[in-house]
Amino acid sequence: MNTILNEIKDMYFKKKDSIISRLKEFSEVFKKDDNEIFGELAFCLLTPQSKAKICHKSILSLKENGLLYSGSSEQILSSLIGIRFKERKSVYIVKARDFFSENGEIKIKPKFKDFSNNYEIREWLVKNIKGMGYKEASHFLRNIGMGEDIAILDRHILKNLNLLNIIEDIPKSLTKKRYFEIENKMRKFSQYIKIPMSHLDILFWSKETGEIFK
DNA sequence: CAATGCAGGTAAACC
DNA sequence: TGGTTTACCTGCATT
Repeated sequence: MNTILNEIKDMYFKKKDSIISRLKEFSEVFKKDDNEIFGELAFCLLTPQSKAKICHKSILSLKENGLLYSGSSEQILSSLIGIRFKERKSVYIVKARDFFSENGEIKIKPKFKDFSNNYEIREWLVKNIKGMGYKEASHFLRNIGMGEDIAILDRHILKNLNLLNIIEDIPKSLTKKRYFEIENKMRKFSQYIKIPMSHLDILFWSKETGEIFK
């Protein structure tokens, strides 16, 4: 009857191993130092409406030339080639760096201890990091291995949730309220189909793009 | 080849 | 007060 559902299950069966290994790579990131964690956060600040690979390259060069950790927004801007809204984003990166900095050092992981779960951390990020909404905060947490039971509601995911009739239509924009409504629906589906949320995310993403990146 | 439309969203303005 | 619209800006595919 529900052919799309069977298609998803079949695809999951085939890709499960690679999904698990990709998630393991993400969890390895959490063991890295706070400078590397900040690199992931900066990456997520760049990605809206921009290509992930280009953003990844920009972060790499910003790490190499050190500007990620000490550059002004103007200097960072010069490394953001091919990124949409780069003028704003260069400012967002510097603001985020200032927010996490203590005595000239970036501290991120130690601050996670103030919270009891990743939902609280996400709220804290959305509230304090300019340029970071629920989607990108979730993306960041997933990329450092803390994406358990949270949804990264981007267009690909929304499209698939819509195909599966989990949501009636694809919203033009996501308010906080709507984000939670859809995330809850996705969670229920995840429990019903017995595929973890984090696996579903990567599955839908690879289904749409043909690859597993980040 | 020029014009057009639209993207892995978010902040701020606007009722 | 809170949901909705608009500005941000540009590469790239489509026509």
